[in-house]
Amino acid sequence: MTVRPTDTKEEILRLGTELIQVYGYNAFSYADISKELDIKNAAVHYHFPGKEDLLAGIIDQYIQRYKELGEKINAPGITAKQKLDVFISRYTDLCEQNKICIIGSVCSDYNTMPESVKAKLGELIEMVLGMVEKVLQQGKKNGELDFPETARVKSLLIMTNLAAGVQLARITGKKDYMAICKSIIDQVST
Amino acid sequence: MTVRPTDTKEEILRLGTELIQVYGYNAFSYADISKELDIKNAAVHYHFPGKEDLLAGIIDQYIQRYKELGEKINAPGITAKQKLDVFISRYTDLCEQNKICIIGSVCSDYNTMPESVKAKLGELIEMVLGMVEKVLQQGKKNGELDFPETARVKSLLIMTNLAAGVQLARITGKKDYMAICKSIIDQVST
DNA sequence: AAAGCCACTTACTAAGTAGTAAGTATTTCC
DNA sequence: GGAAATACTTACTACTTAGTAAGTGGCTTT
Repeated sequence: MTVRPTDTKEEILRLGTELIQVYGYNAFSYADISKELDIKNAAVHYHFPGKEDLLAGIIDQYIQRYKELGEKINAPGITAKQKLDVFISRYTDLCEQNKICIIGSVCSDYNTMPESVKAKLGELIEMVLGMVEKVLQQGKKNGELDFPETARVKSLLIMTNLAAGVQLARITGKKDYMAICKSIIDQVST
Repeated sequence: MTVRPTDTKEEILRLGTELIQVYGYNAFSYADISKELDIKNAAVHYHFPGKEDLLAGIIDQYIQRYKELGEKINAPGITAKQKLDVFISRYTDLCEQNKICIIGSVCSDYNTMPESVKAKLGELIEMVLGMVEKVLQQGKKNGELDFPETARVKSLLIMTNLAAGVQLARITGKKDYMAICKSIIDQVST
């Protein structure tokens, strides 16, 4: 009804995600967020008492988005190859913005994190791997895709190619990343 | 001749490397190093004036070690497959110690680093990729290995599998990493 | 219209951060 | 034996960090 005012909490989540993808979890502070959003750091603490709570919120949001993506690609008329493209394009988007996958970013700091966050990260990864696995399985079954590995292992191979691919792209440039993407497609093509 | 006293500088480099691999670059401080080595933080600053200098030193040491590895595996009588195993076992060692590859670790914080360090990282990566590429090329030439991609692209695929593989292993366990390693070998086997 | 909640701000603290200037003990060189 | 270099320690500073307690203004509910 009324024009919704800027949702501060949403903005914090959005900016926090970006900061993790661009600079890393332990490289940004609440001050970075409050300055950018022109609020006081106490306002950030109001929504997320500790930095761990913010990280948990960010991961939760990610899980939510992947759930939505999962429903979206379950729509009829989408080929397995197209579904795979959707996943790849998510990483390509990151690459284009000089960002890296949040899982890979947070992984460096994994051992500085509380168990609750570690568990959430595990949940997120299993979900993503599970979705890719399902797509690969379907594609293999209907003859659209082919590969010698099991769908689970192939999903591990593809996801590690993509995750480390965007990391590598920061240093050696996008060309290497693009070559990786092409190979991923080629490897599963019939 | 005389018993060499503990080389403080070497110890700092060793511990710094470990801290990056275990906790990440932006997650450790000079205090962590000085406490562990039972010296004062000023002693760390004496050897490495700034944290960037320490990181540069660590990467330099890594480059040096890979150069040595390069000479070692150029010895006669070593098959391409064995050479590839040497690379893989380096990552398997990391995985066993719950560490991650220094390149992957530093990559999250890449955008917080000075150009000098970025350049060194690029040098390190090109070197490692170049070595793997050479091994693959040789193996393909003498019929020991086979793969559809170019040696360069295959080295990208293998290195991203390994780098992100050890990251993943932190969260989902070593089983996934082992499956990745097995697939890497299978994919290039004739 | 009073009471209460929400989303903040004001104002602060304790601890940790990288970094430095000056001093000291020990060895090395001439 | 004196000078200089090496490898530190002592003692500190300026700054940033996450985090908090108390207050405020506006909106809603009763």
